[in-house]
Amino acid sequence: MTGRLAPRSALRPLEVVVRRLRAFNALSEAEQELLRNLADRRERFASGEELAAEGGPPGRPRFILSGWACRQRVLPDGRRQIFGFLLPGDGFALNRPLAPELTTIVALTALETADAEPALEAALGGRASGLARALLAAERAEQGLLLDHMVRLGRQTAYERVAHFLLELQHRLEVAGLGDSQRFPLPLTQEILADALGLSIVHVNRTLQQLRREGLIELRSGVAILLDREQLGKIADYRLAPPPSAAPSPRRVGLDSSPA
Amino acid sequence: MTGRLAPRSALRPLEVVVRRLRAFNALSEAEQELLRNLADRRERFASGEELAAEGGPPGRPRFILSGWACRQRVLPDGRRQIFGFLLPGDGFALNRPLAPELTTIVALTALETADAEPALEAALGGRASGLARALLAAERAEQGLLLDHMVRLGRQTAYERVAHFLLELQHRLEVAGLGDSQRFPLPLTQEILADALGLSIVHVNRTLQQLRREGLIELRSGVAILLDREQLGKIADYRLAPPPSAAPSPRRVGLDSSPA
DNA sequence: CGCTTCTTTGACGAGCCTCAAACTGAGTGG
DNA sequence: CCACTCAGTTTGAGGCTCGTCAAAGAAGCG
Repeated sequence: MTGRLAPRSALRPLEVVVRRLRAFNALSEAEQELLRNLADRRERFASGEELAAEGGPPGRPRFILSGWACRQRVLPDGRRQIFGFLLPGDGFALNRPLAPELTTIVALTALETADAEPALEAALGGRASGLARALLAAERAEQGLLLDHMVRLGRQTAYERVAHFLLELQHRLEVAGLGDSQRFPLPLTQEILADALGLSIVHVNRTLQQLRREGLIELRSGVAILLDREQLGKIADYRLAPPPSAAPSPRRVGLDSSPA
Repeated sequence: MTGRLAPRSALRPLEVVVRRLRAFNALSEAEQELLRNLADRRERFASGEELAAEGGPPGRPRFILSGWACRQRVLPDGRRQIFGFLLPGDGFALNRPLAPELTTIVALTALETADAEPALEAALGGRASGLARALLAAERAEQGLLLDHMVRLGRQTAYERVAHFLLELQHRLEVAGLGDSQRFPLPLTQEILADALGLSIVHVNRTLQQLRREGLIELRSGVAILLDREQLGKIADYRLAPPPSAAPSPRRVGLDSSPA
């Protein structure tokens, strides 16, 4: 049964969360225990179910223990834009929004979540500063992902977009302890990829085939393999953390008209 | 002399900020006065100057009093993606980030700013709950703009993108008290529009011409006029975000405040 | 198995990009 | 006051990327 990718230990459902948050900031034993105890308040969702509705009331804060979800918006004519994916270990609705949700959240697979309320309580109450920092860093990272996604949509070709996106998923999943430096689960249809990357299904398919043909990736039955991360990184200009600084931009910027 | 658009009252440099924040949440007289007193600590930037560098240290929190700026990222080959624009009345670096900046911020025109530190101090210290709510709502609105922009880039045609973007600017500027229901200042070159909308300069030009030809907009010397907002709205599926009216009781500020 | 969902392939067209050059307008300096 | 320059806008021609339409394979699933 380990022929597949690393099985989530059903015995330690919150290990993914712990692992991911520890990657952002060190957690004390007590904080880790606090997280593990969230196992009491679990909840399941079916694929396709909405975890939150855009414009609707703020959802409960949760961590995802298994399964994938996405944030999205749908235009009246049916066009859909997916803003990003929620993977095991990720949380959502963690910032206690007082206002309506900004995006719809939909389960893309069967999903298991845990109530994050106690963890938030502790973090905000000052009783778990390491956890608080980890959550802040995670939220910040999520914002970074949104910006990366925007660059893909606005300024990268289909080929670059797909490469960049796969590298991003690989990294996120490895941090969470799912998948390794090459292989990771990818339970997304090409339609979903298309709606995330701003492409048509057909073109996603052709782009994937090109990457396969060139020996850069493999894709079968829900598992992706990056055969040449180096090369993929070059193609997509993929960088983990924004480079320290000092990249002189070759392009002139700004104009000299008077202020508005 | 008022042949141009509404002149910023140089006598009340912070009025734009007050006006914009009041649109998000009511402000007490004391809170408004607090904002107006920020006029002491002003600073000027030249067009093209960087107000913050991606990956660099967190910038000081500021409000923009006049002029436009943008958040952007530049790829190694020179391609640029503009994430959004900062208009008079807007603030930036307000969330006291402990981590490096996520985007570069560049002045697109000559710019005047005010130090927002005292206002943040008061808001976070619980001495100005109305202001705190306004700032939160403003931050949330900014996130909404980012998502709107993403939909434009991923799932709208050039024609729709331009229409949607112009409507968004019109709305933001009217709220801030600049421009009216039709006219507003637009100190952007077509190159900047292109880099924001994920298009080429040439195509932006052609798209603008089409909108002009159809009698929907007018553009001359830094001023935009929306001749038919209704029609533009249909084209772009433009919808205003629901007003932040129903802001519930005073509550913790969430994860935005720094950990103990 | 028979159905549905997903993937793959081909043919064709459209949207948008690139290259190139002409045009406009606002400085700038002789 | 008139070149002259330079940034920005506009226009044309041609081509590549990507979308649409259509239909034929795979692949999961009851």
